[in-house]
Amino acid sequence: MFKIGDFSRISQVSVKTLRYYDEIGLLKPAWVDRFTGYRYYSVDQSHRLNRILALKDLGLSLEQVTRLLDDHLTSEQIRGMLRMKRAEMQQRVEEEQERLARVEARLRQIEQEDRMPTYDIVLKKVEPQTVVAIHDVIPTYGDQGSLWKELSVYLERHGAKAIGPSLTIYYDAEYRERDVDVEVATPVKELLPSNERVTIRELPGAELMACVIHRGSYETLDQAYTALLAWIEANGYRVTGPGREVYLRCPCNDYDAPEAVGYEEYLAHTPDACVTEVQFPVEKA
Amino acid sequence: MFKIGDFSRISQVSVKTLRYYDEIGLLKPAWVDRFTGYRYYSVDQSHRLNRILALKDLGLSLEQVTRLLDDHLTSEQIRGMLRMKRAEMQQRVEEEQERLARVEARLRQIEQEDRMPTYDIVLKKVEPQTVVAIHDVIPTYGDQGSLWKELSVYLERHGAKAIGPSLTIYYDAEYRERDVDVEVATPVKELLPSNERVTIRELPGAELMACVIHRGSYETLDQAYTALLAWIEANGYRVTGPGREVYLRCPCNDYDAPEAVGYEEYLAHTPDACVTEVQFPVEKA
DNA sequence: TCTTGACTCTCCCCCTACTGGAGGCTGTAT
DNA sequence: ATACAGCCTCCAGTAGGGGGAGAGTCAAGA
Repeated sequence: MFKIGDFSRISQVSVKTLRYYDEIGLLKPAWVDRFTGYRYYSVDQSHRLNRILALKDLGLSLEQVTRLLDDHLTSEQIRGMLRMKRAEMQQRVEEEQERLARVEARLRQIEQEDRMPTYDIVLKKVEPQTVVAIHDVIPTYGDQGSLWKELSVYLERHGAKAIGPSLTIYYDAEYRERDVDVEVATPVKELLPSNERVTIRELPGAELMACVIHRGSYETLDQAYTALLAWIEANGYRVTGPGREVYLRCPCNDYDAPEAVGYEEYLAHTPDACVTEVQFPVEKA
Repeated sequence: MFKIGDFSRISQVSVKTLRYYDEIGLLKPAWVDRFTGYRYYSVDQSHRLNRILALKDLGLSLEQVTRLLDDHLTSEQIRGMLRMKRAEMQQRVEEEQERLARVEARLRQIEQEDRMPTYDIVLKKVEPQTVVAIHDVIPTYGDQGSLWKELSVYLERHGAKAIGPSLTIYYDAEYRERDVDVEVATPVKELLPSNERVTIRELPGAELMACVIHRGSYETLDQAYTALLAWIEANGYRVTGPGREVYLRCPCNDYDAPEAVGYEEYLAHTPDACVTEVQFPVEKA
């Protein structure tokens, strides 16, 4: 019989850990003094402890180890557990490697530019949303104004309100100077009637959307596109659908106009009038 | 200005998380209503939030992200952080891959034997310890008795006591039937005088010791050796020194003889008289 | 027998990066 | 006016222990 300290030295497991394993019922001491509470361990228990450490080292949680040791699982069940664990671990290894690749890409980028990059790309999931939209081919990129005008007239006539930031979807596979195929859209709550110009529909979401936020004039929005597409390329993704521009703040829409107290002081030190998010749905290449 | 729920939808970050980031000072709302406590976020903050998500995705902790964003680090410091992170992650990937390999080895083993294996091998670190020892070449493996006798006579003469389980070290590079080169040793607290037979010395520790516990007669100890060496081979390690047998419980030594109450009842259902741990120092091959 | 110093006990808080829930305001739409 | 969604704070919990306080125990030396 060993006192906890001796058993700890023999088994190379900390006293704290042994007490914790006692507490969760994973390894009860062979005998506990009723009066002093002292734990006494037998050498036989180092066998169980070794098994515990070996299983833990395979990446199983202590609860799984407990079940494995105490529930007399069939070897088939054990195989199942280990196979699941293996699948999990393979995935984790892959994820870690991707993350590592991203760190390295970032590091290279910093070493080239000698500063933190201007754009931060993130992947997120985007939910589907109900929008009113006008889909049209317009002469140039800058001619969206009339479409927005049409849309706001429609909204006003139906007494509907935007429930989120408006956005534009670009359907052209590549950049075009002329005859741009665009859809302007504003999220609304309920379904309104369509007409020949304005459609109401559910804008599909995307499991993986690569996003970047651009602050400032639309003149320089191409930099955001460049950075975003470079990131997608560099990190092994592929664009799977039309890109979007989400107008988080724009001088020409009033979604962001608040009645909240303190807004003036906030505006006083806000730097850029326009904040736009560029999005592309992607998948692993 | 967005209320927390709207900002959450825009940025795809949960309300709980936003409140948490506020609490730890990572992302304070642009403005908080003094009377209602409502948080209001500006679109500009989605820029900072994006940066937070991007850095977090690189594997940095929130504290590191905070420092990176707020402490105006030089690009050299940032490079340093990322390089450290990269090294960490490379190591983690390697560890995960090794763990995965161990899971697969275990799985193969189970599928062959159709049951949990008998032996559990663990790696641990062993500290150096002070021992009294007799090093000699004996006719056969079974002739250690006289050495142990000598050692116990010596201990008794000097009034010294074992402070841990005794052990034998085998110096032969390969298994030999005859003329076995062994050292028997017992850990003691203080330094005693050496003589021509008995040496006092510090037994070196090992950073990595592959260990297995054998219960039962010494007749079947070879199975433990077989399992241990097979594991070392299968998991890509290499033996770097002499093996040891640690006698955790042995009918012929009295280290384990306790005066603790309840020992009789414990002995009544203890199965094996002998518990031995076989150890080999190893390193990554 | 007394003392001393090393162990041991329980109990509580701490870590990460959040999640969930209770109970109570607030804001908006009908 | 009322319903209901949204917001607030506070508390508890996660896995696997680590650190420490305060109090009780054990064994050896004087």
